[in-house]
Amino acid sequence: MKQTSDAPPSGEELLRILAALANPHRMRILATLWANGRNYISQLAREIGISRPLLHLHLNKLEEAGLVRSEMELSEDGKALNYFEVTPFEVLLHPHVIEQAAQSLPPENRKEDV
Amino acid sequence: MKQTSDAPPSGEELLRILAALANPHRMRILATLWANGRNYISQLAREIGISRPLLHLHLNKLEEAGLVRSEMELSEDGKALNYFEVTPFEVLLHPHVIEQAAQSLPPENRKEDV
DNA sequence: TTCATGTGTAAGAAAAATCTTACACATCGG
DNA sequence: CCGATGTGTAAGATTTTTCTTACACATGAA
Repeated sequence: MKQTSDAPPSGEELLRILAALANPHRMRILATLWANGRNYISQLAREIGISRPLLHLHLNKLEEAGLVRSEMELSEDGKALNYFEVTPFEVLLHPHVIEQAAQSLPPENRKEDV
Repeated sequence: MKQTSDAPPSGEELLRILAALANPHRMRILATLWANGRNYISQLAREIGISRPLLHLHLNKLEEAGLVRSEMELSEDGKALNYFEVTPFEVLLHPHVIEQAAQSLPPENRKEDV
């Protein structure tokens, strides 16, 4: 019944989450989905006021980070609509959390590695 | 005695913080400073294994986001050392926090604005 | 003076992220 | 069939971020 507190994210996971959130469009997208509930791409694009391909790209980044999830659904008139909704998340940003996450990062180019 | 819980960051603040943390080098820099305590640039560059100008650049980003602070200090032998240390921070990443932060973002290019 | 240490920053290359435009395909309804 | 709606994605321009290299300046010790 894992619910009370999420396991601390790995370095890569945390990086993906941070990069996904560190953009005004994606921030607004997530905020809109959270405030107004699930919605499909074309409609959401109109509401936010950005092009559909651009929204598509941003939603992909959010989904890869696990912050939203999508589901195909048939509308009454037979259109295939791709609905997105926020995946509830809760990540604490604290120096100690960063320290832990950094330990699982690949050992990066040291001077000796050359 | 503001200490118990920080005020929720504005959209711009949060964006700066997220962008600052969303980078493996800067994550490692912060982690090292937190684990080993304050240190000056040249020494930290050697420990982490990146060039000093590059570290300088990353430390600037971290400082602009308010995640580290710096202080000039004279060493025993008279060198001016720029010491950096982590500014303790605590930011909760949650859909509702994002929603609040997004409200203080500039109204971005709508289709109508053209 | 010269060398080793520290500081800072500017210029340009290189890489990554962002955004637009255009195309392709599907279904329903007139 | 055709137009309006939905889906996806690829190609290329543009912008931003990242990184290297090089320079300039300061101090203490040999």
